[in-house]
Amino acid sequence: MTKLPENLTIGQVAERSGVPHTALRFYEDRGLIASHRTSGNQRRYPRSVLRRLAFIRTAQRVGLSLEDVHAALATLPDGRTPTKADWSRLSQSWQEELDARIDALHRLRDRLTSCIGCGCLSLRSCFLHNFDDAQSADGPGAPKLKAATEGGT
Amino acid sequence: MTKLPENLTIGQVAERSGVPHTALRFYEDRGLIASHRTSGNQRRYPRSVLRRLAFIRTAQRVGLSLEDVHAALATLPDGRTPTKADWSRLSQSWQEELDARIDALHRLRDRLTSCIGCGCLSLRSCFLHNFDDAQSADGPGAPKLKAATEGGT
DNA sequence: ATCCAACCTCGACCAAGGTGGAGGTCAAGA
DNA sequence: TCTTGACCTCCACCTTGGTCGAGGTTGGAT
Repeated sequence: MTKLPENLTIGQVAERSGVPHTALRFYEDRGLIASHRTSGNQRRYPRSVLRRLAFIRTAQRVGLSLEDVHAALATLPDGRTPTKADWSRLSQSWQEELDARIDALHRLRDRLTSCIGCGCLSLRSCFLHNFDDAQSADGPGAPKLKAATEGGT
Repeated sequence: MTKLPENLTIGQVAERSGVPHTALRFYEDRGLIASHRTSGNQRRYPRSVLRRLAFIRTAQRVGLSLEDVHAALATLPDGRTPTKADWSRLSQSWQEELDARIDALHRLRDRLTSCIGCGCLSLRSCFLHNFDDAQSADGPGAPKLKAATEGGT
């Protein structure tokens, strides 16, 4: 088990994180990660970049944009331990968004599931025929698709 | 309450669905929706396209690609009532994917939440410092980021 | 019959999130 | 010292999911 140096090369980071080196430079351009340079202009990363990368990739997997991630990471200090206030800021700004996404996913999944079980093939209660309320759940301000049901089932 | 004609123009569909007419043509190119044409080559849509659009937009909101949606819709018959087998196919192909996404979201949210409450600012248990297991949850075949913790907390 | 908003196609362009190659430099082992 | 793989920058290109405008046609109301 070789001891990891504090300064990782881009190749080491790529290998250990599973993130291609091209993407690492791309993230650096976008300000998501940072490196310092050797006298010969090569990038060197602190080990903590691996944590950042894990965070970035996880956030991406759940559908957040790099800009979202950037905004969140920007609220966290780079050089010091995050304070409770730092976390609170990051968490609260995402909580609502994450909850909404979880909700939307549940609704979509449950609809598919219940449709299988409901014997609704009569077209009367089948989800594709009553799908519109997925929209109206967005609030009273967006009932556009409600109109589509006027003609009846 | 004006009775909706069976054949909607692209403008009517755009207005009622909230989907821009440019996107409607785009979706048609991609095979997600279909229309027939008047003798003058203008598109006419059946009302059912509104349901399809609601489905498409909802699936997109939860992060599925248009290709995913296309694949799913392709399994549903256009002209006839979907059978239980039709639904079963669509549902089962998505169930796993949706569950995985819900899971990933839960993990991300719960991490943020617990971090706020846990007083972990010592860097010992804070999620950014133990984030790696979000990756190892992918299975035993992908422990890449585990290596990063060698240097120890 | 005429008018004009709404429609048509096609191709350029946009943003996000990258990949790949050309041409040149660095650094560590033989 | 020399070699060679890893690194550097810059730029062109890719896919997804669209938007926009030019230039031309339709169709419903007057």
